[in-house]
Amino acid sequence: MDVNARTDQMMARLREEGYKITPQRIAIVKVLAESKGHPSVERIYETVQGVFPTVSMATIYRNVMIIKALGEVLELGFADGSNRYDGNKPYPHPHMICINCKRVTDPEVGSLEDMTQTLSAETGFQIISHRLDFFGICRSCQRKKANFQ
Amino acid sequence: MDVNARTDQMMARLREEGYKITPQRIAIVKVLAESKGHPSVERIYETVQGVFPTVSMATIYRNVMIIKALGEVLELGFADGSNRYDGNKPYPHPHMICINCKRVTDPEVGSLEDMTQTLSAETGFQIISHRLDFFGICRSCQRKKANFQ
DNA sequence: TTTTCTGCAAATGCTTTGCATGGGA
DNA sequence: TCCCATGCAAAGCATTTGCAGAAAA
Repeated sequence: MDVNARTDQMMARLREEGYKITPQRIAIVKVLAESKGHPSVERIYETVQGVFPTVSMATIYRNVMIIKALGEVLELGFADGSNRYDGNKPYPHPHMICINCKRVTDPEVGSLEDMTQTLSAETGFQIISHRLDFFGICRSCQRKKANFQ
Repeated sequence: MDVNARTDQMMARLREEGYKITPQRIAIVKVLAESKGHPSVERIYETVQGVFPTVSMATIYRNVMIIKALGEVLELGFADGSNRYDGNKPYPHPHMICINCKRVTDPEVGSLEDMTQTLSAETGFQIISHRLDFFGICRSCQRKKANFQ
């Protein structure tokens, strides 16, 4: 989905829910609406800081939490606290994570519907959501490594 | 794999690597060798405490880290800090996680080899590992919920 | 005897919260 | 004008680290 359209969509949702439209909030939503980067809180902070130098981490955390509670952003939580966010495709989908540069990309793959169906039928587990991550070395990092050898 | 056999295997590995065999360490390994529960650090602590009342969290954390570094335990990290550990099957495999009781079980499913192959071929990403979690409500919790309605 | 390990307590570092001020509606 | 939102600073909290004594080899 187009970034601007997605931004408008998220802003409309916030307005609907009674949240006020502040410049900081708009800036945060804009960063989240771009899925490509799968930004971290730190990254969102740095980007917003470029426009509002006095913005605080608290504001970033509070807004990301609000938007997440509305289901408008997908949180990819990691145990080391390096969470990443996707506001462009806020529904479960596979990710490829480079363990070297930490880049997160969305591969083009079929969904896991077959496996989900099978699991539900066999175990009686009512599946609500899933998460599938592939860890490895991205093309770019493979090239860089080759240059050192 | 049998729990005792797996315990011996892990202990042997620790000995090989030059680690000393302490009673606390043995107790921790025993808890990890049982995959069924996918225990948390807290759970390991409580269990070991049953035998060594003065054991400290620091000892649990240090030992789990050592065993993890040896690749003898799979860490299922969660952003909220509620990490779970599997020392019986310390390699990537799908998990089913009940969002109600937090129970973690291993479903019987085929691996993701096909998808992994396809992704590697299409994107050039060198896949080293993966993680697949299904979130939902387990049978037991579905029954309990039914009782309240 | 030497070296590692443990338990305690303090430090760390990210995230959350309280509060007074500022800014939307 | 009325609240909600922000920024700052302090509080929280799970995890990690430093250190001295205890235990393994």
